[in-house]
Amino acid sequence: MLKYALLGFLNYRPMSGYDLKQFMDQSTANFWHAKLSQIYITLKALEEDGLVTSSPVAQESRPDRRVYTITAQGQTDLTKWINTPEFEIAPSKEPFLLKLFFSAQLSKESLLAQLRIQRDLHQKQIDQYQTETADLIKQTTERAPHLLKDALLWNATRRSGEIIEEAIVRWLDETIEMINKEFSA
Amino acid sequence: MLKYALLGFLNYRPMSGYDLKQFMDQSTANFWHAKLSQIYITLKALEEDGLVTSSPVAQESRPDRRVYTITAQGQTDLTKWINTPEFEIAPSKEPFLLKLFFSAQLSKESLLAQLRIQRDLHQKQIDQYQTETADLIKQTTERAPHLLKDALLWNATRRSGEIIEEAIVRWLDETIEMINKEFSA
DNA sequence: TGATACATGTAAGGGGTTACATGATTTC
DNA sequence: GAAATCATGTAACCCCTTACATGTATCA
Repeated sequence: MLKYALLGFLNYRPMSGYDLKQFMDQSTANFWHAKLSQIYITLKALEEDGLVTSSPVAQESRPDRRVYTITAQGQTDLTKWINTPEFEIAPSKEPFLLKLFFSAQLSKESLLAQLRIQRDLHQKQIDQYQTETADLIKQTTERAPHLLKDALLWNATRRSGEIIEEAIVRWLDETIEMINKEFSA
Repeated sequence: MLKYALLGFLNYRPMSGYDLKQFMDQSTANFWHAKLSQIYITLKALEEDGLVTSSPVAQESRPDRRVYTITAQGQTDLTKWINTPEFEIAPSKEPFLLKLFFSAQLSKESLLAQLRIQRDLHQKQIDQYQTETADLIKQTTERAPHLLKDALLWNATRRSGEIIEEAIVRWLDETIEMINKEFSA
């Protein structure tokens, strides 16, 4: 899947592995992320498969960059993927829920403390979606008005994050209240 | 982390890898899952580390089972983990959001079709949380009343799923409406 | 002076999936 | 007669993380 994230970005314009990492960190990080080392490895594989080409670009007083460009074959592959609906919910792993599931031996106070930590974390995440993430999309659209259609979808993914995080905070509030009332000692 | 899922279940009672798989599939699957092959591998590692012990149990007309029991060291390790708060939100990977992010080239109808598929999937997930998952917790509590405290937490993880899935369905409805109104062609 | 940004890459190891192997019993 | 259930395990492979290596320029 990282493959398609990289092709998706390269379909906007050619760029280096380092650039791709920064774009991901700023836009898709909350639903798709990757380490630089893995990005370099995957780019190499994409080039071997003929989905991208690369060429080194010299720079003054900076290391050389290797700039990747999507090929026609790469675009075909990307379009095929975009046109294929997802028919299953991706199974997720949530360490906090796993821990909570087995936490009956915890004291009431420890349990509440852990729930409050989670509440803070998710509230901060909401704030980020509403400020930084929203601003970034706005700025990009102002600078590149031809990406208006794209921006609608970028904002839909942002809203997804915002709405889900709000639901999680509500759940944590409800759970804190429940523990307060019903959890003995 | 699978390590702690296994220790958590074995802390209720000794059981085999096969049993553990079934318990996971019925209870934690929505926030933690594993394949049988990986469970067997992890159990072996846990035994090498002295956190569980195992012994083969013969059966009539069924293959032998290897039953694992948590050790005192295993319980210490589990308790330590339960007492350690999670200070970060686990980064997730959501294939559908990644695809949506890059879907500006899709036709309006294809986009809407994909969103409707997702809506159906998540609505079914809500139903499952409200019926099967809720019933299972209820039944277990009736059969084992000493697990009432545990059941409060099991139900909290169930509610988490229910609330988040409801938020996702609301987001999909909102997004479908947005695409209908604002997405050209 | 030490950290951070820029820029690419390799090596080792962890965790996970898929496929394969075995073999009896039960269910459709 | 075929498929599913019970039951454990190995092998190959893939993806990912962490750590390491290299080297200049800028910023605090």
